[in-house]
Amino acid sequence: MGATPAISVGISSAIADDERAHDGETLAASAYTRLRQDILKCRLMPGAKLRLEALRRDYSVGFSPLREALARLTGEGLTIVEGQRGFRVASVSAGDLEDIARLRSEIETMALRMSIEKGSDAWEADVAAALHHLLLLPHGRWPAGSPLTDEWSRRHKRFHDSLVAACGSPRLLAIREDLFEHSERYRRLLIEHGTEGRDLATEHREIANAVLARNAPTACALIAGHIRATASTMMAIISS
Amino acid sequence: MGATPAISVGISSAIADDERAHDGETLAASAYTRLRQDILKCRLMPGAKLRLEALRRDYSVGFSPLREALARLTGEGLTIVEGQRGFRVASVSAGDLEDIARLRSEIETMALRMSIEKGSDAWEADVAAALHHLLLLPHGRWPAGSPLTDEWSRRHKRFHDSLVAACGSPRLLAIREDLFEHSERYRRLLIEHGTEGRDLATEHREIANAVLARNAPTACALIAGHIRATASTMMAIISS
DNA sequence: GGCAAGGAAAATTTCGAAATTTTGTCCTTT
DNA sequence: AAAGGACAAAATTTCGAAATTTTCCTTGCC
Repeated sequence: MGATPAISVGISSAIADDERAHDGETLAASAYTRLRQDILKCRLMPGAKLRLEALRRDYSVGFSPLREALARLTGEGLTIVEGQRGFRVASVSAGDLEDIARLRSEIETMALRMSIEKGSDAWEADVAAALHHLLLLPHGRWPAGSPLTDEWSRRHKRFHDSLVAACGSPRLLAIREDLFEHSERYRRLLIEHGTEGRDLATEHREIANAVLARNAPTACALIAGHIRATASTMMAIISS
Repeated sequence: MGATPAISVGISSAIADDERAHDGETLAASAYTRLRQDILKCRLMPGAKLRLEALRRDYSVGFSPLREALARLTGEGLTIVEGQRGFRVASVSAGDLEDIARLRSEIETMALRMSIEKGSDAWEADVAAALHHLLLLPHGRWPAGSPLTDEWSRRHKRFHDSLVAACGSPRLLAIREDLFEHSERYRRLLIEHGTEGRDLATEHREIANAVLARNAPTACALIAGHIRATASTMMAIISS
């Protein structure tokens, strides 16, 4: 993926102290949240060396809370600590993307199977509601920065989260969320992922139908295909 | 599991600075490693409030590197940060143990299936070697602190690691390792887990045989049972 | 030209005091 | 008795200078 780019900081990292939650949140925690977002949204580029002096200025925080925030992100795999040489944003690779995609497919189907097995009526109602909510906003090719992009992503995520919400395994959901976010980092890195040739509404509708019919094998096959199609698009971009 | 116990620090946390690696390792990283071990070995008890002044003394490190180490452990789920109130060791619960055990079973069989599918001759040789090595040291009820306990555990882990080594998914192996360590924390918390009524050597031999025969369904069933039996023992202890 | 050594500048890490927050105790009010 | 307020002590978090390490540049040697 070419040379390590210089650190690039977006405007969200310059948010004033005023926006810090007033419920005991520390400067370190606040910086952590902001840094995390900037990494996940690729405003801090993969592989980039994190210059502490620059970050201290940009995030309006001292060295100690800054290091603390970065250390916490190291524990999450989003930064890499290089002893005596500071921190670096975790890098990306085609191999990792492939690993994530395959693993997401497995984890998602595992969680889905468990959910179908354990889900109550209320869970079904929630899935139906999330599908309905999603379909009310047809996927479109919106201009970069459009609020509709974020809104669609929110509804999309809500839909997928609802499918597995009844799996009964908090740890599995945490693993799933982690993989999702790392996958999103790739998607954002590769700009807008194309959905040409895909009928997303139909894909989502068919997934929901299989789930609500409690047909685990079909639902799992459909969700795995859904994930694979997205990853294929990204892999194609990386290869070119 | 009763009231939150007071912080208890074992001798390993008082290791002198001399033992810090001389390859650029920071004080923060050194403290992280030691703290991590102490949490995983339950020398720092689950749920315990981590008193920074005491830790600073016990681990011979200042507040900044100490907080940094603790933050990193927060990112790994081993500590919980409580805004303006410091850190706490992550707690344990019967529900979490159950979640981990079930998830470990699923993850292990997934990794095993992939390994069986992808494993080379060299991988098979490694599995055979690990089994042989393990069986050369029959499991016994050794006195606490006996080096044989650690040696057996090392060989045991080596055996299980070898089974899944060819799965080809670094992220899956990381998730698996994480779950294993969290599970080990429970095991250590519950003192020596009993293996009465179990013929561990036979269990290990049968698992290896199925794996080397490339019989994924059988191998997965056996490994899942192996994990379930261990978890059942722990669940029984928690219930009593 | 390539490599090694030395020194200055830049960057990173740590320290410990100051600033801030939380906790605990005592007293008053309802 | 329970709740609230005030205040001191204890604990936590942060700051920024000092200490330490790394990086970069220059010089000299082969």
